[in-house]
Amino acid sequence: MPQTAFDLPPQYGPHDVERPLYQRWLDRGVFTARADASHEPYVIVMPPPNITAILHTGQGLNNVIQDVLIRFERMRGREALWLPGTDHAGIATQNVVERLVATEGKTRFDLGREAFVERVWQFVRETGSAILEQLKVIGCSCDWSRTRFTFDAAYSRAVREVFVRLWEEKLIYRGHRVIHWCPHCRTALSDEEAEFADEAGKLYYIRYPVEGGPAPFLTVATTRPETMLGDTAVAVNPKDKRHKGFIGKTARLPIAGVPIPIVGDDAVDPAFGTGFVKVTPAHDANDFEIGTRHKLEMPLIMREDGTMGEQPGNGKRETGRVPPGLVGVDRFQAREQIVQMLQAQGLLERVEPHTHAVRHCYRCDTIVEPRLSDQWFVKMKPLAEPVLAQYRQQRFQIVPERWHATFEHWMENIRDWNISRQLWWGHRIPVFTCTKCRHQWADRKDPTTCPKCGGPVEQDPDVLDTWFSSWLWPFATLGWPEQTPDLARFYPGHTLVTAPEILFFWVARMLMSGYHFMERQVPFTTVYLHGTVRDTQHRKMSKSLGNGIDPLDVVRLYGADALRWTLIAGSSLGADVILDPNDLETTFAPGRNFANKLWNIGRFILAQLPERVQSIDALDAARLPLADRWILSRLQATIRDATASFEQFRLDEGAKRCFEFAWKELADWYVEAVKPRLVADTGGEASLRDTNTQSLRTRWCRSSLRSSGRSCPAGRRTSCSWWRRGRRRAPRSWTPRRITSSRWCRKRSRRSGCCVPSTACPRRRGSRHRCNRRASRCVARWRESGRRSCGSLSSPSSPSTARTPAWARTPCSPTAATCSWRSRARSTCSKSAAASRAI
RNA sequence: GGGCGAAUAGCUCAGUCGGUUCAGAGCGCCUGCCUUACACGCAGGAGGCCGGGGGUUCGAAUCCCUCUUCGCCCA
Repeated sequence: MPQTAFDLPPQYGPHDVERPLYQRWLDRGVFTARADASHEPYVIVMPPPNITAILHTGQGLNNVIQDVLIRFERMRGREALWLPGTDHAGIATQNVVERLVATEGKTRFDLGREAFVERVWQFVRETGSAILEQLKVIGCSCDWSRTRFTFDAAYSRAVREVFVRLWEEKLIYRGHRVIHWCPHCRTALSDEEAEFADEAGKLYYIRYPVEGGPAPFLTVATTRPETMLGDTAVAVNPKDKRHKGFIGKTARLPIAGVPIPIVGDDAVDPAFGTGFVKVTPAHDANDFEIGTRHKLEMPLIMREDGTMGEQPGNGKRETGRVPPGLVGVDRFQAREQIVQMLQAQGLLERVEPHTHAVRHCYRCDTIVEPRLSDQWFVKMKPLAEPVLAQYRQQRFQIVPERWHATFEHWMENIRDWNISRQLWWGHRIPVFTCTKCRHQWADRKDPTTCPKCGGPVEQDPDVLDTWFSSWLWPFATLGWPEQTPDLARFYPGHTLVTAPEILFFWVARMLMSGYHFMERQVPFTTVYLHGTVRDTQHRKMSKSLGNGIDPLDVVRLYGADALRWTLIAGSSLGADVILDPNDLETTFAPGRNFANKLWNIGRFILAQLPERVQSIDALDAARLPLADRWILSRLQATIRDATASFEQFRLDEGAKRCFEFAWKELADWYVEAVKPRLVADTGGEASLRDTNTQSLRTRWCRSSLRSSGRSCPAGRRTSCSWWRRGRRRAPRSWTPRRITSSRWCRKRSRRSGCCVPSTACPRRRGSRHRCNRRASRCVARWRESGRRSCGSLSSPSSPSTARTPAWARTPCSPTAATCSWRSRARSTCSKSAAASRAI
């Protein structure tokens, strides 16, 4: 073995490598795509995280997948653009800042709209790029020069342009209907934003007196008795023979004391409850339909904050339906009170336990209240139909394929999109109304006077749904509506990587907007839906459950490559990734070990090579020894297999194939096979120092590390790049050590191998045997031993003693509180140190 | 209520067109190892009714039916 001097520690130290290496990548602009490059482009737009977000494992998975794909294509020579950015996240961000304001004892209404929005901007400026910085820590190779924000001035212009165009195409309209209302956020939500969750509720059977009917009472069943104050009818299916005589009669609404008609309607399910249904048109979407058909009154009996009370408006008077004692009472408290009142009046027939799905706000989890109101809607059918046709013509694909039916079903049954939000943080709806002549129009610029009569104008107070801006992401980020070189070059893109949860929120809508506004070109060819990160009980990782893993903790403990390897190797196509938050060692050590293996392959090669290495092209393959030809063939097979896997989005397979090659074939087999040649050092054809063989090794080492580099980019680069440039120097931050074959060096490196961190591992003192075992086990044995002093396990009775070399058996100084073989300050282990020096 | 998916080693998972390469990987476990890069390592080993039950087939982890359990999406 040559005694070449160069500095590489025996264990890969990600902290010494990752950050400087990433900085070097940035300095050289290797992530920056050029619009004028001749290479074929490959484009991924990053699903923009919320501006307030901090990195969690799910985003880690999402971004690592994108990074693997983008590095793969970049390595293949395509002009790869991975466009990053953030979303202004209307409700989420406003909630965060409202909570901040609340700590000062204020509400947003105390501040006023303008001051509050400025406060949000201030917050965004202070913390807004946190998550992007975290993506850098895990090695994401985004084109940071093109970072976008959905609230940037240029982007906002695109949002406004889209709104106005849709207005002009008459695809935006004002709808008067029951929508989902979050009383906490005090805004309307889209269908997608109101998520179902099963609730163990109750079904209340309530008697309504009937005037002149076939019976003195009818009984309705409801899960929301508080809404009865807004009932304007009782409906029954005309085909329901049990109740036929009731239709046309009048019931008297308890508590409110209002007479209401009993109507026949086919929409009533005779099988549910009693067959009688109370109709509350202003607080239930189905009842609204019934109310429209029967031209019923639609009184609101709840306020925007979820308390009881009428909100007549529009010139209407209060009907007195809400008794004074209930005005201002929270809806759920009112439910209890109303039930008690009914009970007191003998009108509560019975109560049954009833589990049903209740919609919750996707941002604050408050139970959503259906509420009649005026909102802006987008007509979706004309947008969805051509995209569905594109899908059926296979102009784009969804992987894994099993989402096919879900996607088609949603697209076929698409409903109009409520895009107005009663928030302050967001793109203000560019609809203007003349206060004089009531002319209403959408405008690309803020008008000062009415174009028709010159009267004063006022702008709609609401803002747009956040998704109304993010659905333009694939082209608004490239400069649209301007015809920029980026837009010409990088639209349409190729792969969209995201979680299935936002398939409808975002992906489907991007397809629609892309097709509609970008000359009938959908924004990507593949939608890759990956799985969810879960714990070992298969629960989604979440802050509230406390079962999350902080990716930055993983980077700190095991390195970014370990994180990336674990996520990629653990996620087969579209499947969930199961990680154990309670055992990071088991979860992430394999990735760390692989990075270390790559490191040591590089280290081994570097120790052999001269300053100059002959080109692989100059090799005469026919003259190579069998082992060399074998490993070359294996390398080619690996490249072929891994490429095929990556092309099919089977990233785990590709990564594992590279792992197999690097570890099993290259390190375990080939490296071991050439060691005898190294020892023989004959200088002949088969010699490891033969220039041909050196070239060969350079080739396979480079290639194997390059192929592994998609999942472990730092690990492979650190070794790979040096010998490519003929350099052999590690970063200065490393402790200089000579890589030699001396026993001293070997021992020293082995000492550092103990798995037990700074806590005292008994085995690393005396015998290092099996110190690679799990820390918990190691520590458990140490506790069993009941002894703490250094070297205590290496007593003559210890079975490991026989295997322990003399230098290691020597006990440490009894005065030493701890004995860290890993530590450079070995003075506390003076005897062992002396023994080492002697050897 | 409708749809989709999963069940393979102690754990987490691969297994793509039904047959060589099918009983696989990593971790864990057991035995041995201070082996000229790596103890974050090396060499070897144990461990399986491929969820249950039916079918199709010359042949099934793989295809079909059914049951059980779990998960997700939609209403």
